[in-house]
Amino acid sequence: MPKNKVVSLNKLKVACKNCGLAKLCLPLGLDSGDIDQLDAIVQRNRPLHRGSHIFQTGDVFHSLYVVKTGTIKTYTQCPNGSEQVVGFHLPGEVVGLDGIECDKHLCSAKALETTAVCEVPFARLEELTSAIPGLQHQLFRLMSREITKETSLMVLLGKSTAEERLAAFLLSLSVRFHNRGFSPVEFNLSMSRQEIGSYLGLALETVSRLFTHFQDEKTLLVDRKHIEILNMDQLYNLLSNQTTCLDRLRVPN
Amino acid sequence: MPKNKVVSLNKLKVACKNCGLAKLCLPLGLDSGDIDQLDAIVQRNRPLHRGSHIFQTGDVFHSLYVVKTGTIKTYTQCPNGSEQVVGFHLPGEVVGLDGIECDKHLCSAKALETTAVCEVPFARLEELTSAIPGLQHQLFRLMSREITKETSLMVLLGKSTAEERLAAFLLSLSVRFHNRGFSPVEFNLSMSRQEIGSYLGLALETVSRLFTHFQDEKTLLVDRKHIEILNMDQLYNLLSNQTTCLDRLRVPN
DNA sequence: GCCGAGTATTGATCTGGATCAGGTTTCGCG
DNA sequence: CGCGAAACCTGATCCAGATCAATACTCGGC
Repeated sequence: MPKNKVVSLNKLKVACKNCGLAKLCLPLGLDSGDIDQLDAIVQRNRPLHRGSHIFQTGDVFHSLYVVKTGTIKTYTQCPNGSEQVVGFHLPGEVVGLDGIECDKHLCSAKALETTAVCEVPFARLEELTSAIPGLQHQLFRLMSREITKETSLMVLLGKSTAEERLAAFLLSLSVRFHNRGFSPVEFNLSMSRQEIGSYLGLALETVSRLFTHFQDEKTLLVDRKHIEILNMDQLYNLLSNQTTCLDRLRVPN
Repeated sequence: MPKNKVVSLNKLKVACKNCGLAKLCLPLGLDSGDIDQLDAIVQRNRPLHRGSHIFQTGDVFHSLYVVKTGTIKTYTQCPNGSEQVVGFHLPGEVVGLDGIECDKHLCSAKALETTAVCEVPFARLEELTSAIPGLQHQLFRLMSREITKETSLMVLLGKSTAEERLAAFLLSLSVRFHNRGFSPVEFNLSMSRQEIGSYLGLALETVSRLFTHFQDEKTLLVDRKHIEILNMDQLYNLLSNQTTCLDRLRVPN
């Protein structure tokens, strides 16, 4: 269906000011003129196929990337070959912040499905952030958010049971889908059980068993990668004696 | 000894350009004039006593804090009362970056010993970073470093054994002390076994047993809070099948 | 439409580290 | 200096989740 293709390509080229993700992204809080300036430095390349990389460990850092559609997984490689997932990035989320410190990427980023990203050359972004205080502030905010997100995950990995980890993971996805205009109770996982396990510090068998368990309890309806949350409160209850991150996980009504 | 007190107070008031920590801190890469501008907004208050807070969860965010001497612990409180340590901050390290995102601190920061900090009001810092590109870049770098540090810890908490975690913790301290001009093989821990355990996702009993174990193996010499590393290679070997963070843990010779 | 490799489920067993429990050392403080 | 509360160490037990193993499903490619 070539017509379909053209439509989706046009969507990819949408300017920041017309982009539905703008309120989650760098333009948040900017006026129209400032957004145009930002827009001028953003590069919108063709979508990545499933499995292809944005960058790999050791690559020279020169840009940040914002997911536009699809999902990006970031991961590191252990000397013994096994990989460790360090993040899943949904539309509107920034990838590549790890590279700023030493001008080299310290992890790899690959597409879990067909994925479009906006590339933001960092040197040019820094010029703009100097000139546009609101943009600078927003970038600081995004980086701060990254820090707090990772802190929450650290706490989760340090203290929680397998059940709590998976509940937190599903709620995090639910909230993020909701913020992006999708259903918070029904969605598709773009990652494998293996990858979820790696991210949560669990064996893939444990993840699989937990899905079965949640299904038995009527908390979830699981059909392979398709998830339906039947009992949201049940998931929240599992996190009720968890740390502060909870408020940020709650779907606003 | 009042004379001693005066001397140490004077030390605390040292300007950024005369501060031994400048190369680890915000002034890195700035010229003398720029440092003076930064210096002008830094507030140097009296040292904190052991146990007193810089800020607590929920406090309004208005400043970043750089540790000058001593140690700061950041932590969150679980609903059930138990606390979870999320970081230990040595001289030259920044505390409070978590607060930028929502103008509120999401964790608490308390002194583990008598500790001096430089307070940097964030609104004024943002004005300066707009005007001084090098300062802006350095702040981005510090935030990026915070992100990669937390990523490493996540990987550690997700995948490693208790022995590997403690080895990584000790090596991290060793490198950081070394970078600050102290011995990388002999130092005092300012935190309790309990706090180390909380940070590493282990029970305090496990931490205690591991210290004994490392001592039996002649890897460490432990006398309460005093640690001497007898066999550095042994510690590195424990992390040899760990992810990339290793190079950043290695003490340069 | 079928084949084969990846992916997921389910069961059986094993173990690292949590938890519980006791005793000892350290240290702040009156 | 001595008292009490922390902090620490050590031993015994237990269990959540890893690991091993076997089977079932799915889906992309020819």
